[in-house]
Amino acid sequence: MAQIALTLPDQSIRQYDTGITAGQVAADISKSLGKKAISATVNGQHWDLQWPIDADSDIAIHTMQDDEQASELVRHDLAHIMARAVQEIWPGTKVTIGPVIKHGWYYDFDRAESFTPEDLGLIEKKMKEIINKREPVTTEVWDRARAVKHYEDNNEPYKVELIDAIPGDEPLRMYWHGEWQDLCRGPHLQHTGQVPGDAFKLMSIAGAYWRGDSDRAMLQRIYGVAFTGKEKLKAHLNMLEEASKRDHRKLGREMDLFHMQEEAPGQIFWHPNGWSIYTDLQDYMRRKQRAAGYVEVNTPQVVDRKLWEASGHWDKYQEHMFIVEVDEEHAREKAVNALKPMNCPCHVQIFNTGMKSYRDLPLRMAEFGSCNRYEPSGALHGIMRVRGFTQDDGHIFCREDQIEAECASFITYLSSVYKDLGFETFEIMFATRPEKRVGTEESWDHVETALENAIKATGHPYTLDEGEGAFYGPKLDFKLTDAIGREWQCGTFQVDPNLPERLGATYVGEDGAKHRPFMLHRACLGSFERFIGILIENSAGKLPFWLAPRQVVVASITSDADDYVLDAVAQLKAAGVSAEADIRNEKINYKVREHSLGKVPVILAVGHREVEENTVSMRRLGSKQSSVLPLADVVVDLAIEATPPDLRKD
RNA sequence: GCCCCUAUAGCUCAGCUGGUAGAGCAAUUGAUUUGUAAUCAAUAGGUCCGCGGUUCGAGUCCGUGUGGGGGCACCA
Repeated sequence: MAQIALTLPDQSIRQYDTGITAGQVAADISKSLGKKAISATVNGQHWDLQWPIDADSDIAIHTMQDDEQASELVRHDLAHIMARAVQEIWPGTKVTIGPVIKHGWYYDFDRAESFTPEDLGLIEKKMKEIINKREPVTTEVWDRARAVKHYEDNNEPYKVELIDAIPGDEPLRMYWHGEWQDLCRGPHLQHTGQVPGDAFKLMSIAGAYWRGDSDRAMLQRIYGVAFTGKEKLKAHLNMLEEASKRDHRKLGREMDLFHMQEEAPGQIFWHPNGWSIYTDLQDYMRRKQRAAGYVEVNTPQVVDRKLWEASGHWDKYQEHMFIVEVDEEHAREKAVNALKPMNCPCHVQIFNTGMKSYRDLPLRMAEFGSCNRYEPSGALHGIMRVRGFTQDDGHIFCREDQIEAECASFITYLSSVYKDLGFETFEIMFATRPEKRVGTEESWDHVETALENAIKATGHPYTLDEGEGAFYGPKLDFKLTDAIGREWQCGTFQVDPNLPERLGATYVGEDGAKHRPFMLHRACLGSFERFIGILIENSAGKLPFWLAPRQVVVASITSDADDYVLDAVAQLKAAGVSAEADIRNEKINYKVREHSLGKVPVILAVGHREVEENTVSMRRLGSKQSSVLPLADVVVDLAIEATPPDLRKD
């Protein structure tokens, strides 16, 4: 069990198990000391505590218990301190809300003038002054009328709005940081001096809508990060720097994978290196889904609006579709088409051809479906969020009693793909019936149970996301975690009885009557574009060997080795390895540097010795050492490494 | 789409308060035959994102459009 170490004024240290209450600590210390103040050390961080510790207050215990809770309190107090600083520097600025978030906090302000990056420094300085004042944080419970009047008098309309939204019976707590006061649930520290003044940083200014409502005016949000100690802040800033180093946009340029340009915003020009990754990944997925019992199809890019009207997408997503109008001379009216924003309705068209029998189900239909969506300009982000992309899309047409088995086998399939691509862990979010929904309760019960049983059968842990399903059915979302701890939602599995209904899909059952199939929407990567972005960032460009576009460079040390180099490259190529020769008249240092920066996983250097001994000097990306090995062995080993994981014999 | 920031050579950036552009790397050419992250030298390279405006004069100031970045909203 973790220990809390309290340093008493006489410098003696007293240990307690975590989980002890403030009251017990108070009783214990008062017995032996009866002093007015103590301080606590939590994970090496020093804390002052006021005495006596209020037995009903969880604050003191929080500060002592663990770093996570301590961080939360620090962040929460900093939100208040920042708001106070801003109002002191720019009186008349209206405050709104300032919650704690991962690694820090933000606070939204309403002010006519824009904050500038220089202002952040001013605010930080003022915050440190407030911290140094060590003013007490106190709380009062106000009644509604008093609070509303107070905020009306002080011209703080957002606070009045907040109070209006709080249920009538909830007490309104006011927290005071010295002279400055804010409506808040708490808890807080005892005085501002408990905030470590050297472990926070204001990060950025951004626009944000009041309560996330895009119909309301925009506020100015200031983000900050904070920790319980200086070193933790430093570690966090280092992590951010590491993340920016592996930004796929930067690596995409350095590795010559792709580019984007003004004439096609949100669309990708894939260069040979990038397209090599793309096609390798696609080949892999094609083999995997074939093995999982899918048939592959392909459907049109330009489809008449009638189909989108029938599917319901025209109504809802027209604004986000690329519309193609064609003026045909002899036609009565213009033909209005849309570039396919999704594949589902097209797959139903294929299902609808001919007569389907219950024997045909489950019918698993897959397409590497190229889609175009006119995404809002502000949503675009590198190759992660684009306007033209290709899904590893698939739809399973089946009966209700087949859903469970299909779901279970999809989870197995997805685990295997993620594992092959270097992601060992992923999380399942199970989204259940929302408030606004169609279909009978009985049917929802059945389908939700089917999904839940399927997850349980795979033994994979999951998180319930209650009420977050689609209006027509529940869904699973799959989130994977990358090398620096970021989460990405990629896979999805959705149960849909609605679209088959709208588009009139039927099959003939054992009873000879027509029945409505269920449609299961599923994707594993999500889109190739986004997934490749994630792969690049996850690996910091050091892709798994089999996916690396340039796997091996054979570099000569002197020109005497040129023939040997060319021969080695030919042997590697014949063995299925992507190899290039570098026989330029340059120093080996130069070549090593250049290919290392280009993230080539293996460099084989060849000089006199290697030519004579029929070896190569092999150097792996990121390694400082090289090892001399027989060429023939290296060719065999690299050929195995170049084989996609699903094709390996081992 | 909204708020803020931003756009100078292939890349990273400099160009103070307005006086028609500069560095490093990359590229090209030449020399160098080199032992595991930068050999030396020379050369070439720019409608300073587009369009308007202010001014004797705009890379620089103003407006506007477009692209990009950080967020918000969106993500079938």
